[in-house]
Amino acid sequence: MVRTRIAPSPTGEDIHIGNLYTALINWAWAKKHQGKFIIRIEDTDQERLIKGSEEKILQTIKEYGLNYDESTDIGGLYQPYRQSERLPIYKKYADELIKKKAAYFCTCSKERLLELREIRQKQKKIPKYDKHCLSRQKEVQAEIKKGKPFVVRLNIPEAKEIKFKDLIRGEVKIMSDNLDDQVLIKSDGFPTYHLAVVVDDYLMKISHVIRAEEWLASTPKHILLYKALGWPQPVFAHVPILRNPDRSKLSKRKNPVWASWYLDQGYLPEAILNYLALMGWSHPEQKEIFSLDEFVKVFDLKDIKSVGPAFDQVKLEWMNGQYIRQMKNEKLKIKILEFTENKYPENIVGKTIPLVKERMKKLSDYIFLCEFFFQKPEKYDLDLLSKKELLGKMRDSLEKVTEWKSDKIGEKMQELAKKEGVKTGDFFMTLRVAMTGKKISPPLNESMEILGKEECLERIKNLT
RNA sequence: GGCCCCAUCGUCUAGUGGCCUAGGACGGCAGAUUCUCAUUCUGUUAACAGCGGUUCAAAUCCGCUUGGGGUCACCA
Repeated sequence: MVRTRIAPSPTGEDIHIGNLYTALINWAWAKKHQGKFIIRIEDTDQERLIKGSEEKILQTIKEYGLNYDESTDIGGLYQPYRQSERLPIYKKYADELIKKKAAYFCTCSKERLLELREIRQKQKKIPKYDKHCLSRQKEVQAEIKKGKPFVVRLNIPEAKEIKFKDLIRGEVKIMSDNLDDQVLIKSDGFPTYHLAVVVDDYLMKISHVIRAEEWLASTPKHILLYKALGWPQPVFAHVPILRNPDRSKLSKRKNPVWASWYLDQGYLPEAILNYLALMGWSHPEQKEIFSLDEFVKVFDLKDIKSVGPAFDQVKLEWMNGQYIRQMKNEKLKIKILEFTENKYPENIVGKTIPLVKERMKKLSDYIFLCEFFFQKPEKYDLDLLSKKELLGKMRDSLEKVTEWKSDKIGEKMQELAKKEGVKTGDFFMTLRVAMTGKKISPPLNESMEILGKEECLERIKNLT
């Protein structure tokens, strides 16, 4: 049974788009194998906790349509799924590790640790703990009994080669001497990520640990833990980290990173997911646009490349435009209504869709393009004062249009332009700005038809 | 800096020793369509980081160099 998971920390205002990418891969892999996709909340850092973060993360994941099978809000066989509620479990395994001498107590002060690090750095050595407390465990335990704060550290063996297989990167090797005696239980009694992740992945029967490359370096520590506890290892797959255009790790300083931001901008979840799927992976038939179902079918973890791809918003926009154009008008109408929070009347929105569908890249473009349908222009892109005379003639002409249809309006206006000897381009630009306020608009005649004769005449009258 | 990962057009990528005078997509540029803006269509631009090997043959395999990234917390 394939069981995958993502383990977000509720320390941000929402799920990071990079985590959403990892979520997509995890989700797809589970779906592909009729497995389960789990969300576990890793809230072991009590200091950085942000209220409401967990709810927002789950909500966003749902909005993207990545349905999960087990989590804090829906429960599951292996609950609780919030690490802060699993403290006794971690304690139990920490004790076991200590008994097996794979871990030990440490009462070193922060000051000593800091000092140690500085010295090591000056010596150009790896700034790692010197195992000071390991040889004095009796003493340490006595100190603890007296109430001295303590942590539990992983006892990393010396000069041992640690190997593991990564589905995306192949075999990864590292010498244990490069590893620090990682803290497993903090002085506040909470586990660190390293302990919690191993314990939970094992207990929750996670078959594939698919996570970002930033975890690659700490995987050997996790391997050590699996071995010390006598547990079978899951399959590891470290997906690339999404990058800023300057190739650094995708960060909010240089790019919008919250997954809901893209939704708020009017990007469609399917389009974003489709774009994300193309990060480090390509469709076997070189297709660019494909459904989630199709992705699940043809996707394979081992085909993911290990290079960190740059997140390109321009291509995302293009893709979103493609999705909008492929969408049925009725569906697009609903999306726009939702996006604009039902501010605009449904029947008019419905009529405008054929006019703007090919002009939109994001749902938010609708507002820019169509606002004039719902309210009179307040300012004009062009100086219309000098055009009063022409506008007056347009008004008279339009008044004579008996059947208010786009083609009739067009004919009448063409006729007038010719009669007045005004270049059609200039002529219609004047009319366009008079009607919409803007130099850029949907097709004019059709727009005027939707606006209605009365409204059009009124708008033009105000200018003459 | 140590360790680990990586390296094809500006960007996302195809390519798994001969099909590669390196293909596609986005972007850019030029043109066609057009009353604006878009859409659509056509054309065009642009890359195997460098140097050594291995081989009859290398973008593809190996080594070194260079470059990029990640990681070195009682954060995840």
